[in-house]
Amino acid sequence: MGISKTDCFTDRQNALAQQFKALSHPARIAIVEHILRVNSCICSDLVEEIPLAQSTVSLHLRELKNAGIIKGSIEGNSLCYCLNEAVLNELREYISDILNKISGKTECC
Amino acid sequence: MGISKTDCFTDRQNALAQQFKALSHPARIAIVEHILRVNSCICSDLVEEIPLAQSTVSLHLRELKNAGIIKGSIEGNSLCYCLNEAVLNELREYISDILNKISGKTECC
DNA sequence: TATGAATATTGTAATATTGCGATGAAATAA
DNA sequence: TTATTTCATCGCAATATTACAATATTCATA
Repeated sequence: MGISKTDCFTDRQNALAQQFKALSHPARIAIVEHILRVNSCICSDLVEEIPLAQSTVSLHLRELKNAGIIKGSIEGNSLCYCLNEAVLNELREYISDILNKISGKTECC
Repeated sequence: MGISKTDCFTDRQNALAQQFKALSHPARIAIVEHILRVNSCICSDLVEEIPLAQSTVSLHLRELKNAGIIKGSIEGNSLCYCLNEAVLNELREYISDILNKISGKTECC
């Protein structure tokens, strides 16, 4: 059906899925890495960096922002995007927790 | 087009995107959490745990396995799935690296 | 060998995603 | 005021994802 049965899962599971989904496209990985690299977060030189149409880049940015991976603030005429430390930290903690729980156990596969 | 222009990005970016994509659905988050919880990785009581059809669960398991998030080994008649520490570790490191790089910098948004 | 249990695969349908070009909107500069 | 720049949104087309039921496969066991 192409529609996820989100009501079958917890809010937390749905939120995590959405955050990981934001990182599930190479263009969005590239955007994150570019923001990281340029330090200054004056954006959309992104459009020149990434070989996609401006409208497509804009869409990817929106998805990243919806998921909370990046934040954006208006900077006169342009928009300033930067990474959201808090959300990235949550994701790291989530994966860390999983790793901590399995680290003691014997591998079975 | 619905098709990602993967050739525009590095292999690493594409691989990371695929791994995050494996975690980008609440059912797959739920599967990972269930495997984590039951410790023993004798699976597909998963089908009873997760309110989706057996074929759908099977498909999600395949995606997780393709991305390397879980490993599966044949255990007589049934299949034993468990989490793949190595790949989860890579993902944690990737996010950690990002966080390390931004931790010193001044927030701009 | 035949049956059953556990998965995987296939076919089909609905919906989502990806991408582009064109168009809007909003602030700045000329 | 009139460009120009910067971004968002809309409409469209192509492809991918999600889901289920039905069927196939694979192995163990009766």
